[in-house]
Parts: sequence; C-alpha cells; structure tokens
Amino acid sequence: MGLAARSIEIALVNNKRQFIKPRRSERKYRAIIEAAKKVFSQKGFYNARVSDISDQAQIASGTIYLYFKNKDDILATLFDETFRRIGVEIESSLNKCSDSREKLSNFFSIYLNVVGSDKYLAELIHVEMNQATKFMPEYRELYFQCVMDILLDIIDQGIADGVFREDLDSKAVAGMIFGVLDQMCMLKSKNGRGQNTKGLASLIESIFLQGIEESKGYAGAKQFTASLL
Amino acid sequence: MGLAARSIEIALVNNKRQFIKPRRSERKYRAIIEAAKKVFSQKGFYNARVSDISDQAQIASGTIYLYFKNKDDILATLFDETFRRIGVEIESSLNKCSDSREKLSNFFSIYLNVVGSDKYLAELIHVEMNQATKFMPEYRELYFQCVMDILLDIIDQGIADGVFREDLDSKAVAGMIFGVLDQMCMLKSKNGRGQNTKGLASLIESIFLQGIEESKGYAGAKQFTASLL
Amino acid sequence: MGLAARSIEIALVNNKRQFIKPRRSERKYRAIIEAAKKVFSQKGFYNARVSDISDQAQIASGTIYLYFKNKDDILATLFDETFRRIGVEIESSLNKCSDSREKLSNFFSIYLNVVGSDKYLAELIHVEMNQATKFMPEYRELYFQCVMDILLDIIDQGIADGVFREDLDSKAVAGMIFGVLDQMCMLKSKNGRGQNTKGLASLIESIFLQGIEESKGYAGAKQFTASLL
Amino acid sequence: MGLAARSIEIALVNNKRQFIKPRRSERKYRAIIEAAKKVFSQKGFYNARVSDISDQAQIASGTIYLYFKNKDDILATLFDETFRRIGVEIESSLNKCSDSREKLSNFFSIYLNVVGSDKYLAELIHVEMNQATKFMPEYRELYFQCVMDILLDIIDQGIADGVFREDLDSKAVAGMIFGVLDQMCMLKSKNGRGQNTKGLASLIESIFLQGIEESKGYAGAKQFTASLL
DNA sequence: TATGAATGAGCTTTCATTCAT
DNA sequence: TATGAATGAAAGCTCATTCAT
Repeated sequence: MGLAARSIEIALVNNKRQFIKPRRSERKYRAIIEAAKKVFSQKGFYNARVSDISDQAQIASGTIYLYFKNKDDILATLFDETFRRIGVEIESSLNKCSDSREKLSNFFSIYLNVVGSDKYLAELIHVEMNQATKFMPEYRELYFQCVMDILLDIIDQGIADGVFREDLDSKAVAGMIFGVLDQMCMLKSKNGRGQNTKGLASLIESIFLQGIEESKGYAGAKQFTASLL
Repeated sequence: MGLAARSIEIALVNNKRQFIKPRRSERKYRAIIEAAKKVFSQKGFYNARVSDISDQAQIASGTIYLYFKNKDDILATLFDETFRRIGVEIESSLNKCSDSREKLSNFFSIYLNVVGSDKYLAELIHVEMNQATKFMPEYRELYFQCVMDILLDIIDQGIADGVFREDLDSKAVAGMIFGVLDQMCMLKSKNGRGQNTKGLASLIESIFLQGIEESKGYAGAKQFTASLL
Repeated sequence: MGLAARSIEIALVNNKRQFIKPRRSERKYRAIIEAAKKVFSQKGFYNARVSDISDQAQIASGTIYLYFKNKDDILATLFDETFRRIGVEIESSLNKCSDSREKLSNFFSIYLNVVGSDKYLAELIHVEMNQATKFMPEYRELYFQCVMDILLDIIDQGIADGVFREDLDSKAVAGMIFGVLDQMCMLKSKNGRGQNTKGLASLIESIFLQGIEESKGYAGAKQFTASLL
Repeated sequence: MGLAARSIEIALVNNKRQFIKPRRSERKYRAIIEAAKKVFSQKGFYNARVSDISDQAQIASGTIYLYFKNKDDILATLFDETFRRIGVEIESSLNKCSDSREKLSNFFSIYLNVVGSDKYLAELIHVEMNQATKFMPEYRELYFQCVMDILLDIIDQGIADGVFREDLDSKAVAGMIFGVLDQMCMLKSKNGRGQNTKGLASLIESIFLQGIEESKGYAGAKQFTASLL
C-alpha cells in the first residue's frame, strides 16, 4: 500500500466521517478550539468545565453546543485537527524526498514544529491523548492513525531499502518514536523558543538515526543531523 | 552526590513522609490496591467509581476510606508503591555493577519487568500517570523522582566516564527513555509474556546504547545486548 | 455613638458585605427562601434535605445552588433578611419617639409583629438560631447584631436618662428580652392571629416596663401599656 | 392537683417509662454522659460524631451502644437526667416554704445553680434543647414537663393567693421565665463563678418579682431579693 | 444564531450502627 | 462486657446539557 492510499483526504472517505463540521461561524469555532486548548491544558480535561471554555472564548456556554456535540467532541476535534495538520504537512514534505532517512528526519522536524511550538498543545497531548484514545468514544483517532501509518511506511520502506536495520519491529519503533517525540515536545515548549529547539531535534535524530541505521558511525549522523531544521 | 544519598530509604526520611500507612488489614489493603489497578486501568480514573473498586475488591465502599484518604489517594499510592518497588530493585541491582552501560541495561530490564509484566499497571501508567503528576495534589511523585534521579545519575556518570556521548543533555535523554519504556511496557504487556519480552528489551538497549555510546559499532552492542535478560 | 452609626445601611458598608446577591430571578429567590423557611421549620435544618426545599419550591435541586452557596447559606440568609427587616422597621419607628419606654415598647411590638406573625419563622428562630449562631461559619449574624445594638442603645439611653433602673446590666437585660420575645413569638404564632397578640405584647411590656422602670407603680405602667399597639 | 401528684417518682410510674436503664457499669455510663455533654456542647449535636464521644470518654465507639440505644438517646438521657435532678431539688426545696414568692425565688436559684454552674450544660440546653424537644422522637421531655408543671403550679398558686397579678397567663409567664433563665445560665456560665452569680439571680428575681407582684414597690423587692442565694 | 438560567443525574464521602472476635 | 473494623445508606453538591427566549 502506497502513501496515496492512506492519504489524508482519502482516509476521510474511507472512514465515512465528515470531518468538516457544519460551522456557522468559522471565527467562533476557532475561538472555542483555542480556548479549549488552553483550558484543557491548564486544568486538565476532567477538571475543566465547559463554562471555563466558554468564559475563555467569551461566548455563552450554550453556544458551544452549536459547534460541538459535547465536551468530549471538543477535545476529539482538537486532536483530530492537530494530527490532520501534521499529516498534511508531512505528506507534502515527503513528496520532496525519497530517502528514508531524510523522510524520518522531516517527520521529526514537522512534528516537533507543530506540537513543540505550542505549549498548550504539547501539554495537552502529553497529558490527555492517551486517555482520549482509550476512553473517548468520540475520538476515533482518525488522523492520528494516518500519521502513524505514514511513520510505519517510512520505517518499513527504510528496512526494505536496506537503510534501516532489518531486525526492527516497525510498530515497536514507531511507538518509541512517538514516546520520544512527546517528551521532546514537552521540553521544547517549556524552554520557550530559540536555539534549544534545534538542539532537541538534532538530539533525537542523531540518537535514533545512529541507532537505527545499519552500522553508521557517529560522525556521519552528526553531519547529517546538522543540516536539519 | 552518590547513589546512596538518593537511596529509597533515605528519600523517605528526607521527604518526611511516612510511606507506611496505618493498615488495619494488610490483606484488605492489597485487595483495594489491586482492585483499583484493574478498575482504573479498564475504565480510566475519572470514569471509575469508588464503588467499582469496592465491588471488585468485594468490600463495602466505605471500607476504602479506612485505608485511603480519598479516591485520588488510591491512585497516588498505587503509583508510589510501584515506583518504590522499581527503585528498590534497581538500587540493589546497581550495587552489583559499576559499568554505566550495564547499569542502564539493568535499569531497562527491571522497569520492563515490573511494569511490562502487569497489563493493568502498564496501561495505568501509560494513561493516567501524566495526569496524576500534573493535576493530583495528593500525588507528589516521591518515588518516581527517586527512580528518575537514579536514571539521571547513570547517564551523568556514563558521560563523565566517557562511556556515553558528552553532547547529551541528561534530562532530555532521561525523558526520552521514560517515553520509550512506557511504550514498550504497553507493547510487552499486550503481547502477553514470553520471548517477546527479551526482544523488546534488547531492542531498546541496542538502539539506545548504540545511539548513546561513543562511536561503538552495531555488532558490539548486539553481543552485549544478547547477554542481557 | 448615636443610633445613626449603627444604622442598617451603614452596617452594610462597614461590614463590606454586599447583602444584595446577584439574583437572576427575584421570584425564584423568594420561592426558595419561603420554601426553606417552611421545610426547615417543619423538619429541622439537619433533617431537611436540600431536595425537600427544591420540591417545596417546585424547582430543580440544582437551581438552589444558583442562588445560594450551600445549604447553610440558605438559613443564614433567611435569618439575615429577617433581622434586616426588623432592624429597618425598628430604626424608622425609633425616629418618631424619644422616650426610652416608648422606644422599648415599639421594639417589642415590631419584633412580635414580624416574627410572631409567621409561624414558620417563629419556630425556626426558636429552634435553629442558637445553633446557627454558634456553629454556622456562614452565618455571621450581621443584622442580628444591628438589632441587638439598637436594643442595647435603648436600654443604655434609658438608664442614662434615669428612666430605667441604674443597677441594670444592659447586656443581661437585652439577653432576657430576646429570650422572652422568642417564647412570646412561639406562643403568638401558635395561637393563630387575633386579640391574643396584643395581650402578649402588653404582657411583656407591663412586666418588663414595671420591672425596669425606676420605682414606677403598677397603675402607671398599666395605663401606658394599654395605649400601645 | 397538689404537687404530690406530679412528683418526680410518680411521674415515672404514670409515664410507664423505666428511667433507670440497665447499666452494666455506672462509671462508664457516667463517663459517656459527661463526654457527650462536653462534645455536644462544643461541636453541636449534629456536628459531633459518636466516635468523638467515645474518644472523649476513652472507650470504644461500639461500647456506647451497650449503654444507649443510639446517638439521640444519649442527648435525650442527658436532658432527662438534668431535669430530673432539677425537679428533685426543687421539690424538696418547695416543701420548706409555702410563700409563692419564696417558691419562685427558690426555683430560680436552683435552676441557675444546676444549669448555670455547668458551662457545657448551659450551652447544650441553650443550643440543642429546642431542637431535641421538637425533633427527637427519643426525647419525650418527661422530666422537663415535671419541672414546667412545678413552675406552673407556683404561678397559679401565687395568682390564687393574690400574691401575683391576676391578669397573668401562667403558661406565658412560665415560658418567659424559661426563656430568661436560659439566657442567664449562659451569662453565668460564661462569667465563671463568683459574685456575679448572685447578681444575675437577683436581677431576674427583682425584675420578675417586681413585675409580677401586685403593686409592690421596688425597695421591697430589692430587700427580699438581697436575702436570696 | 446566541444566550445563560434551569435542569437533575450521578458521584464521592461521611458516619451511625452492627457484629465477629 | 468491650472492641473497632466493616458496613452501606444517605445526601450535598457539581456540572454537562437543554431549551425557552
């Protein structure tokens, strides 16, 4: 299965879900999403009240239910939108390169860029996503699956091409990568913006690429890494 | 500061917390903890009712409050006990080896063994621990900090000894390691027990050790890894 | 300190409490107060459930918490409003007379009128007020103190003017007066309305005024008393 | 109906209630009563836990139920015993005098002595007795009724003998007297023991006797009062 | 569309009472 | 008798969701 089959837009059709909700006012819709991101991040999904979000968004609490089915739906949508954006960015980036190492590196950069540069988002994913994935019937992690599939493809292709070690279980590696990216986004978002960002991205890349690559030396990885971000 | 200074038992004293609670019946206390582990893991902390736990433990709901201050305290205690156990096991294991690579390897094995062999525990840590750490005033993650400190020491010592790359930020690496261990425990606990366990531990070790070690080749790491677990 | 300084409205300012709560619907607010008066009076504060009040007021139980902080607050507010009303009525009445005996008599009449004509209120004050005063942190008996101060002033002024015996401890006398008024309100409210009311008021007045007055004979007091109410 | 018919012991028989409960250990029984008096007085009946009483009495909470039917029964018994004691003391005192004024005076003194010299008891009666009387099925106020009857008899006899004003409603006056005694006991118990006690008793007596007596002057009452206590 | 007052289901926690020892 | 661990009913309060305006 090529990337096309998992393409973000096709995925929509396959999963028979209308991502594009009936939004009366795009502006208000975004205000709710942004308010929820901040509120959920600061108080936690369960501790946050719907009225906290409406307060933050400066609308009435009832209005939220014109845009979202319920409280769960807000978080689910927030995550879905995030991973849709990541997926779209990565897909378009992957078209520009064929090397697996480069693809992986791009994947890291984009994820770190999208999630790690948004303090509230990084916290939210760190704290709530595992819960949401497991217990929220609303959240079917449609777009997260797309992103995960892209990553799996990169790894599998790399193994097939002899660029990555053949003894790797791609699912395990993909899990590790998400575990690590999550931690790095937390670090990055906490340290504010700046030099540090590149350092973290490089760190992940150098460690992972060195570890995954077939007998590559440190120096090479370092050089490669240095050119990223 | 040597390991001794962070020793689990000393930590107790330093933190002025009596971990040993007044337990009327050790058996009932354990029953509650185990029931909570299962219930929280399956339904999620917030979705689980206290009465779910008492039902599972086959006691009256009020009895829980003879052993725990409140619902939060159950989860906090559960995590604290878990990391205390991990900390104790790791500390005693570290006494037997001085090599940083070996220490790190032992750290991985023990963590994977304790958490990865308990499906409910692995899920619980994966799903609830970040929340608990952030939002539960009850949970001061006393023992998690001990375990984290041990890991930081291993890394720092490795760097000092020239065994690990000197460009590493030990906190970032430690964060990555926990992120990865969490994912691996989930995988391991899902796949049931068996051969797979060793595979996962080896996978982490080979990837991390190769990546972290100063210009080591793959073969050496593999041989070293093979001797573990 | 003249009466003005203890004026009800000034008291508000001094105590920095906004008595006027944010009431969404004055009608509903009153319905809750009235329902609570009846329910608390009949079942007792502790035996009464919040849902008893909401049932009586024909609203949802949750609605009560839009108007009151908690169950305690309902009773505290009820008492506060009652004594505010008494205080306001007494203050305006006192402006019309300068004679201490007349003032005291007016005080009796108004108290008996406000409390003694409301069976539920009389019972409630009789049964719950001492408790509330002692154990309810919510209830700071703001307006009761105002009323008490007014009474103390009347007594002190009477003593100063040589109208009342000089050997009186005004606080003790004030306490006695409230003790007696409470009993009389109970009697009055039980006997239904009618002639009896005047009889009770006169009884208290004749007994107290005779007793308090400086060597007045019975006849004079009786004549004075007869002209009241 | 003479006093004999209302005698404390006969009352017992008439009401078919065995006041003397099956007490296994008189000492422990008393300890519970005393502990309850203190605890109820300080925390309030409803706020006090049965275990507070057992803690105070230095026994196990379960033991209380060997001596009392339930929490209510403790308070009911406490009140019953108190008024039994008052009733017995008053009855024996009344045998020594035939003058209504003297009887009333003795009544005041004894009540003030028994209740006013026990801080906890005074508070308890002040705060909880009206509640108990109204809402506690356990508390049938047997002995309080006896004491009330004695008071009513004194008043009625005084009126009949032409010593007290004939326009008095004896029930209303009795109510007033209890209302006043309650307040005075509170004052007395707060001010500690000493001279003050006599002052309060005298105050009540002088006010009431003057007010109640048929055209007596102040001086006479004062002299009479001075000889009391 | 937007509001926000009203709803009421549902939960944690307390504590009087019981009962096995 | 005495204990105190265990029980479980009961209720105050919250807050997601609805709906009349």
